Amino acid sequence: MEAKRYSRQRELIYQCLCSTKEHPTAEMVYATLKPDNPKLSLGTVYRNLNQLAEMGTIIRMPFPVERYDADTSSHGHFCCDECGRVYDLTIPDAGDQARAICAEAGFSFRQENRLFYGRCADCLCREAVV
Amino acid sequence: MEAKRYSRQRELIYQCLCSTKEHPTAEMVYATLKPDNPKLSLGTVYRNLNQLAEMGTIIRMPFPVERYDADTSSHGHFCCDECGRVYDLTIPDAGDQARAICAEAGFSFRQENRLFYGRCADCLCREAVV
DNA sequence: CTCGGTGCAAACGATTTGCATTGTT
DNA sequence: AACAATGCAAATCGTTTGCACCGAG
Repeated sequence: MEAKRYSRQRELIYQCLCSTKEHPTAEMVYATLKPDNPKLSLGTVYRNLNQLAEMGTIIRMPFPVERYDADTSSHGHFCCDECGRVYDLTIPDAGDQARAICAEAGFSFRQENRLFYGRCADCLCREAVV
Repeated sequence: MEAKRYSRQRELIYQCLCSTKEHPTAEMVYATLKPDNPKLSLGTVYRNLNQLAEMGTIIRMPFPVERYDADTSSHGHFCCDECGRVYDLTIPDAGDQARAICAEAGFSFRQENRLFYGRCADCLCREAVV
């Protein structure tokens, strides 16, 4: 794959994302654009969203797959970009802080899910050696 | 559905979760247990993980579906348990704090994804009226 | 005996991919 | 003309579900 070329669809998709606060899914973006762009296909929406996310132009916000944890205390998770392992992270005052942030917006708080991405110690080390 | 009955499978699945720091997926739990429990089925693993999560015995940590955001600045998201809408939440010093928490563990930080669950103002209000 | 749990396989929903065609450069 | 991007449909992958059987109470 060479340099990116202009594409009307990518433009549309990005515009659509910029013009909403809905944090839409790919399906929602598709539904929004389809009426005015009858030839648009869902596959294209997915492809462009992935590209935009890769370029850092937009943010993709989930977990690839559902994961489970028997530790139900308030703590964060770190997912290594390189090896994919998931680590626990202790976060001081996690609960109180979360409650405060939600209250600020007028929302009630039930649970927080905090996910960090980066390189884990193992992978950083391996990289330093090689 | 009446009261819960004992089930060897549920026991096994919970034990498996307790004995690992891997934050396994359902598939991983299944792969771990299958060798010693050849009759175990993947559906059962999913069913029990969902039950345990519902009872609050374990934590389930994802997003139902992939969502996208054109706002790439550091901010949190609030997902309403009731209506499912996703809101932005401003978080003071988000970046610095995240970096610090990761550094503490010896990890490099690239991005944070912070997700709060609860009831949004709209739904709280509606509930108060009804 | 009752009804919750299970295994199995089929169904489902979100996402990806192969391929022939279209559009940018 | 070259090759990235598209549309479309088929394929894939994680998860759920229907159903007949099994097992805890």
